[in-house]
Amino acid sequence: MTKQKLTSIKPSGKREESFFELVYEVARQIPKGRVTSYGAIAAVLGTRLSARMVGWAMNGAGRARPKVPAHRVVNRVGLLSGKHHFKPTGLMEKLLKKEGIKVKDDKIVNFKEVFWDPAKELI
DNA sequence: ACCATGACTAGAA
DNA sequence: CTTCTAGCCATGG
Repeated sequence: MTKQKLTSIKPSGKREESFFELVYEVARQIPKGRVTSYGAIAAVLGTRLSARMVGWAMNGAGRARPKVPAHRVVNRVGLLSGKHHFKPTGLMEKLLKKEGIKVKDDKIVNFKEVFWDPAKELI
């Protein structure tokens, strides 16, 4: 973006029930102290291989209302791949630790234990 | 319409 | 174990 587009808050600028809203809705269901992966969310939406779009959708999570716990979404190995996209760098890790999730070297230690699969838990 | 990019993932070498 | 390749599809130039 060469200049800021105040007119379009959303990535597409279209309706709110777009692909992004679906991602936000699933992300909002993540229980406190749990995390999930982009691929897991994508799988629930029907396209497991479109995990990239989930990440891209998270790009707009900051301006989504109500708030979306994007910090609870990491990649498949529990690495905080999106930590650099948070306002204060390190906020993501800080929030996770605050919820009882152990993070070491930008990676979730007990990832398997805190992993939350929306396809099985949400239903 | 075409091309490049991206907070990803699975499989192959 | 690491590194590479291909697939995915919305968005922007």
